Amino acid sequence: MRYSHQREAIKKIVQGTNSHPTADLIFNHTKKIIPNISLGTVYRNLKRLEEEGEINTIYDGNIVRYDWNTESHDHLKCKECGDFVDVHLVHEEFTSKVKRKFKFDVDNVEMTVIGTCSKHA
Amino acid sequence: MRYSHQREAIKKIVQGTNSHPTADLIFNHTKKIIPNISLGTVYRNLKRLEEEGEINTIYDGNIVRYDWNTESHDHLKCKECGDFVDVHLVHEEFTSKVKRKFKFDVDNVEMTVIGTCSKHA
DNA sequence: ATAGTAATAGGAATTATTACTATATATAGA
DNA sequence: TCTATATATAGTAATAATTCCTATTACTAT
Repeated sequence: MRYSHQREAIKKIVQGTNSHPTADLIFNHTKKIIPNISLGTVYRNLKRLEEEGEINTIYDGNIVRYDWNTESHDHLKCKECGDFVDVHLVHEEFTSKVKRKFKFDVDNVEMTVIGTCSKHA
Repeated sequence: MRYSHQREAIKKIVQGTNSHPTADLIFNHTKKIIPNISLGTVYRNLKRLEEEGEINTIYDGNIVRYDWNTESHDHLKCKECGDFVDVHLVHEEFTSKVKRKFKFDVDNVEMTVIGTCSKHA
């Protein structure tokens, strides 16, 4: 893959936040560095960065977000404040249990726990 | 909520299949019964049926699907054949563990396990 | 049967994403 | 360093999913 200024900027933005940005948000941030960047370039590069394993795509309901964290992990989503945070909940024993019980070979688990975080006790 | 022929038809279609249909698919099926039904009507009623607790909305990646099963449950998605099946994996002890560990009050857990089902051994 | 309210049809508007194409640029080799 | 060429980009058009708008239709209580 050929180097591109645009892809480097996009990568840095995703890797520099915990905010799980959307493509549109990444586009707006990248524009501050490369004002005439095109939205298509953002989408194309997000896809390629994901393919290269540099970033991760996550689904918050039907909203697509991007995450620097490429390790398998889960999310807690607070419906009060919208907070969407990374946690590690699904462990090895879970995937082996699924394999045993359903003869299902697990590649990946996508889990979002929706509820109320400690800020709203 | 006032009775409507259209909503009844939509409800029956969702409740009569295990295929986790999309809005578009439900629209096409409903058209066979009510040829001049409008897509907006399908979306509006799917949302209301969900609010009434008659059906469930599920997210398969960024694809929105509808499910007759309103009990809390999870999904196994086979990347070979596209099969998307209901399973019960997340139990009470899991939500209480999340509450204890993160002081996070769980309403709902959305989990999709992606992998290969037993048909492709 | 009629009035009043709620729901629908049909299409326009919106949002997210992908496709297309002419131009620009990274990079391998002379 | 310069050049050729393949690849990436900008800008725009196209597509897909969903929501919004409004005139019309249809329940339902009187």
